[in-house]
Amino acid sequence: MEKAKRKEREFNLRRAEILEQAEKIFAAKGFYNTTVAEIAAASGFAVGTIYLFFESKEQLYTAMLTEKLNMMYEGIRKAVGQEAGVFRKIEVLTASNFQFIESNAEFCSIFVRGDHLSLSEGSEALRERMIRDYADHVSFLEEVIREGIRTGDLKKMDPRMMVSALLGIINSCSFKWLTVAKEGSLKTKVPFVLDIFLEGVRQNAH
Amino acid sequence: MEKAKRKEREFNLRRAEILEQAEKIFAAKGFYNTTVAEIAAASGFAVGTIYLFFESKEQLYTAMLTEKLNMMYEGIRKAVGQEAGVFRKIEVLTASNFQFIESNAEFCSIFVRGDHLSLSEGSEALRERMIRDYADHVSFLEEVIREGIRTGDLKKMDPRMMVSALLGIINSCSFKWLTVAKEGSLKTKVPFVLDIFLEGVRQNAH
Amino acid sequence: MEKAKRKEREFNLRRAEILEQAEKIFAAKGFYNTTVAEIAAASGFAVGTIYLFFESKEQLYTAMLTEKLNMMYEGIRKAVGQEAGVFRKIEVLTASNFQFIESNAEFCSIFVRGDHLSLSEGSEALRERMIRDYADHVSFLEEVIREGIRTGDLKKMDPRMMVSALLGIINSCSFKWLTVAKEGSLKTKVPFVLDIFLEGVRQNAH
Amino acid sequence: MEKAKRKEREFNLRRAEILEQAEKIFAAKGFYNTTVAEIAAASGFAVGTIYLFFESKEQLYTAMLTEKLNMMYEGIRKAVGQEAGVFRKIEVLTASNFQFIESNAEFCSIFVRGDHLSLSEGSEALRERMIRDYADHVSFLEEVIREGIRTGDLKKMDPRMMVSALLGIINSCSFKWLTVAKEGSLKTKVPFVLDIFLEGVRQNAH
DNA sequence: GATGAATGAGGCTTCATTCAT
DNA sequence: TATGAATGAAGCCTCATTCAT
Repeated sequence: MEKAKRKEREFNLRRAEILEQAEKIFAAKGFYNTTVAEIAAASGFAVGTIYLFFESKEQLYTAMLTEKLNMMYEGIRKAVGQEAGVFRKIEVLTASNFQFIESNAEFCSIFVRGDHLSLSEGSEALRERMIRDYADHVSFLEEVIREGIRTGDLKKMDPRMMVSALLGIINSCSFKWLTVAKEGSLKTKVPFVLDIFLEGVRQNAH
Repeated sequence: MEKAKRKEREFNLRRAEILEQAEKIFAAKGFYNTTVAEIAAASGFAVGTIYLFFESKEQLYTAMLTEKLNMMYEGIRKAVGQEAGVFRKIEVLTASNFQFIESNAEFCSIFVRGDHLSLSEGSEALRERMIRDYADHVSFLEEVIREGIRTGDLKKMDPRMMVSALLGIINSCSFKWLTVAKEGSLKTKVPFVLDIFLEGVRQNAH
Repeated sequence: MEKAKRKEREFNLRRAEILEQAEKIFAAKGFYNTTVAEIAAASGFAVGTIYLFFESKEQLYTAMLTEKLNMMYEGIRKAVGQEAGVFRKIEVLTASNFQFIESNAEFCSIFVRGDHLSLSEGSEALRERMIRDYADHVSFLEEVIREGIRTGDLKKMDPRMMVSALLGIINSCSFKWLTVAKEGSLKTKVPFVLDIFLEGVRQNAH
Repeated sequence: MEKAKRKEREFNLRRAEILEQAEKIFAAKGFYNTTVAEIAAASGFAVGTIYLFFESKEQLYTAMLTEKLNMMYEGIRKAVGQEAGVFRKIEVLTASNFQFIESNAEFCSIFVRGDHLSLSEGSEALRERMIRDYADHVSFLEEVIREGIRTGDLKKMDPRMMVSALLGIINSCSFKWLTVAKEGSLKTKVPFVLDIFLEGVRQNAH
């Protein structure tokens, strides 16, 4: 069945087109100020057609969010996996996180706006999936840190906390870049992040 | 005019009551899933009365947000101002930030839900005010850091970035506490935050 | 509280006005071909106002139906209660049933159209109430028949069945009058109904 | 043209299959809560294919209704035609009416639900055909009654009214059986129907 | 001042029908 | 001939806001 395959490919193309347009509009106006009609118009379909691909506006929104985030998670994991040594791993993790944010600034501004997850009661399942995905990602990073402790490269501290701190620093920089000014590349901040995270800010007396 | 004063005091009391109730409901259900009627019912006023105190639902929301945040900013600044020495200042800053979050967990969950700022087009002014308030707070913290550099206690790095990193770590811990589990006090994390921020996580060979 | 009373009276007046207009339109076009907007326009209110009086289109429909039917039931029971003797009671029952149908031909044509009860899944409760009301009415009539049997005026047959038969004859006549032609008064058929129900159609040999 | 014939036969088979499935779904959910897509799925055709057999959802519905009803009418007429004597004819008419209802309870529940005829404005023609079919049936029964009067078996009353009464009694019993409880066979009620219709319910003094 | 009934624009979603393949 | 993806009109309902009392 060649035909079935082509059908499926076409279906996915259309679906992706809708997601792409939806992303732009959601990013610009937020979930509640975006109408399904707008998304339909932007992606060149009729309103009803949107519902052939997504059950509801909310499901469309969540699909866009989770798929994009998983793309980011996956990119980071793959990049980190190819490196050896905690320090290199942490560096690459930071760099690829920044990379994703630069390449998807529009998408990321959704998080700056922040209406992710302020959805209605009905979509607990979808919400939980997002949280689970995030938790999985954190677990992965924890393992990286744990390994660094085992090899004696990192101090013996609670790895959960260390991951929290690292992601906090990364997010804080990203947030600033997204909101205040996008001039310059985020990537130039990598050494700085590593420096603070690894060495701290205290001036050591000598 | 004694009377005018009492009037004003009454006015402020009522206004505060509305804000207090609104905070609870917004925190629980998000901006878009909260109706003005609900807020009115909760605060014991008629719907129309709400509009004697606030121009619109959005303005009510923003007022609540900015006033509460400024309370936090102010608390932190005051606490920090009373201390001497960068390290003490940073410690107190972290502690009072955590303190506020613990005491206002419900309010803070608004940020976890995240619909702050995903407001409609019309309210640029309000949004900007929030951003400006935040920027002011960051400036204050920057000054603290700068002073630490001047005294030789902190490394010579970009103070903006250092503030970013510190706030990132604090926020990350707060976020985790708010979402994952509220067991235990956030304040126990203060030493950890300081340790990472000041000393980093690298195990120093000796 | 004089005011509260007047408020309630006003509320009921408006509610009745909506019901009255809704009845006409539902009768003319059926439940599914009638829009809430039409009802609103006909009764001189805004769409939203309709929802101050009724939870949903369906609930409005059911309210209209049950209230009107109960009016009929009550009218019949009262009329029957004032008479003595089964035969008089049956006569009056038939007559007042016809009376109601003549006076409410428009309403009754709803049953000819027939979309009562073909409502969505959600309104089981409302549907059941209608059935219960009907059952109550049948019970009342059964008691009348039972009494007639006890006094020896009627044959010893299953009273349920006798009520069924009587109502069947009445309904059949009503249906014909409503659909085929409304010329002449339904009431002229009373003697005929009684004759068939009481004496049957067989020509007795003598 | 052998081929043309087979084609036609095939066409009718498919059409019948659609009608059969449609009947089940309409009976279960009513006209407005049934979608063409459901009927298509149930009968194993594509949505578009349904429209090769029926002009519209409404026409499909009406076709199903009229064809099934005509089946009933025909069955009754055939059965009645084979009998001699009014009383036998009336008995057989009642019995075969009940027979049809028992065998087609699902279909008949459409009438209990009641959305027959509450169709949109456009289908006057279809509606009228149903009414005409019913009128034809009534005419046939009238002739039976008239004959009974002629032979002196029945009283000299308006035959239309007598038919109305008989059908009223039959329908009333059927309705009760369909709604309240399907336990036991409807056919056991035949003698009762005949008894009331022929002899009435009055206890004759002697 | 305070009220809360009334408003009506606008959103999401459904589904009968069509038509290119 | 058969398909089923695409359409888009239309319906129900919500809720921020107003204004007569």
